[in-house]
Amino acid sequence: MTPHRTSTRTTILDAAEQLFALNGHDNTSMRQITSAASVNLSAVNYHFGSKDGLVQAVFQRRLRELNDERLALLNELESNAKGDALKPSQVLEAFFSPLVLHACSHEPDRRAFVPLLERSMSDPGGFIRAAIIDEHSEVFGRFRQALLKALPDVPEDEIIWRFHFMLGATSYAISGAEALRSAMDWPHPEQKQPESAQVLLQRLMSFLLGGLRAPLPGSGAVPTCSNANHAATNGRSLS
Amino acid sequence: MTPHRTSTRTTILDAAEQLFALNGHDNTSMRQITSAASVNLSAVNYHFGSKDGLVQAVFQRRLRELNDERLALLNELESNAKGDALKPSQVLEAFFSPLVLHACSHEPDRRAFVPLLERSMSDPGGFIRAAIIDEHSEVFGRFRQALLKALPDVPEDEIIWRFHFMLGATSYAISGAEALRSAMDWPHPEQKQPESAQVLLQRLMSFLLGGLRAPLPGSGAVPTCSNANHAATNGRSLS
DNA sequence: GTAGCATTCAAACAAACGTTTGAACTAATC
DNA sequence: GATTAGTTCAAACGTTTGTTTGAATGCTAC
Repeated sequence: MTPHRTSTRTTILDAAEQLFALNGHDNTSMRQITSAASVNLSAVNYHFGSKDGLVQAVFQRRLRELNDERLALLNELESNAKGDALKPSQVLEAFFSPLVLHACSHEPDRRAFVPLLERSMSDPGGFIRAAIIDEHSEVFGRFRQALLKALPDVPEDEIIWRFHFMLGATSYAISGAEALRSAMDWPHPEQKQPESAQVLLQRLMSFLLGGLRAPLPGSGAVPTCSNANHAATNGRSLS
Repeated sequence: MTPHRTSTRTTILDAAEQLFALNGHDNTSMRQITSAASVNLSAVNYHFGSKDGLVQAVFQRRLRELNDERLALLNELESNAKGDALKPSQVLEAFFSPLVLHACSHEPDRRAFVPLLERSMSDPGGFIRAAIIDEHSEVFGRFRQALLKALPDVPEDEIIWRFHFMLGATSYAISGAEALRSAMDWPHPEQKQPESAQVLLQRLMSFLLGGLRAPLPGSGAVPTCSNANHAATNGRSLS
């Protein structure tokens, strides 16, 4: 059947993934990909139908692997708990740690993928986001249920919003090390390594947990204020 | 001097901003922009030099306005405090509320800009990110100092990281209403309006404050665990 | 060996891109 | 009214894009 097994197919996938992460998938031409992979230009259309087909294949390959890890962690947690509710920290770590650990992986291909994923989620063009959220739908449902059970006092609206906020914080945490260093001038430039996975994960987890368990907006514990004007003039507000 | 004042210039800026927000700035051709603006194709090169010049102008126009609002709010807070440290909630609100309120603005042009900004921050191509962080540098410095003063017990590293996490959460909060509704199947589809600015801002603020004031990673309050393997196999961990 | 299928390859395709050109038009200045 | 500078315009420029074509290759099976 397949003479070379799938050599050129995966070669193209690897090269495309790397270039996509570097330049974005629509600032990467097929000629760049096929040159980097040392294959013929037409190979992409032969194996993936079109460039869009290649992009989709790049995402599905890693996304399936990532979500399988998340589900495996959640399954083990729930089977160990024997019906009891999990702790919020357990649910969060099962969902977010595979992502962070991939982002800090030693294999450069895997590491390159995560920022690419985060970036493509905010692409409104749409065909790639549809594929991503389709691949995530089962995982999202499972973790949403687990969170609802872990926090029975928090209304569902709030949980879903906070889960969304956490996704954003994690996204920036991942793509953030060098971006942060250049945005504001980093006070500790002597620190060389890009934040080991462990310490970054701990930083992020304590932040996420703090946000997830924050007092509810209406509870008065947060010094909410009534600043409704978005012109900065006469901005007498902020408690 | 200027016969028509600056009609075509701002017409182009408005059309470009809208199209950039819709399709991203490199999936938008100059022919689309000039058609939408009903001006000649060459007008872009005449008024802005190049397409990159136009992109930069689109960002600078709104960014300057946004950061002026933030600085005005912070200035008033600090002058009212007369040297005392501000409350963390005050600093956060001065920084994030202008962004959220812009994103929920009734003027569609202003509202369209914020997701565009968030998306372009994660563009690695670079020339646009450089412009953005350049425009932000003063604001970042001021707010970082204010946060350091407001939270004297938290080490600087941690504050900067958490500030970064908050940026991510806010980014997702803004671009999130409809994305969230489609990603996981939203449990309350009868809610029509895209979350009024007030309630979204309150949701976000309580989350951000909870994350900002979370116990520090090393303090043991967070059930930290030692899950170092990112293969999901034998993942015995998570406390 | 030869038929048949899967894969690779060089070459060309039409379409779209950002930019440049040089002439037309407008409006104020001398 | 002629001159000048600022602005608009239609047309074309040269590249680069993703895709298609048809011949050449490699491998398996009869």
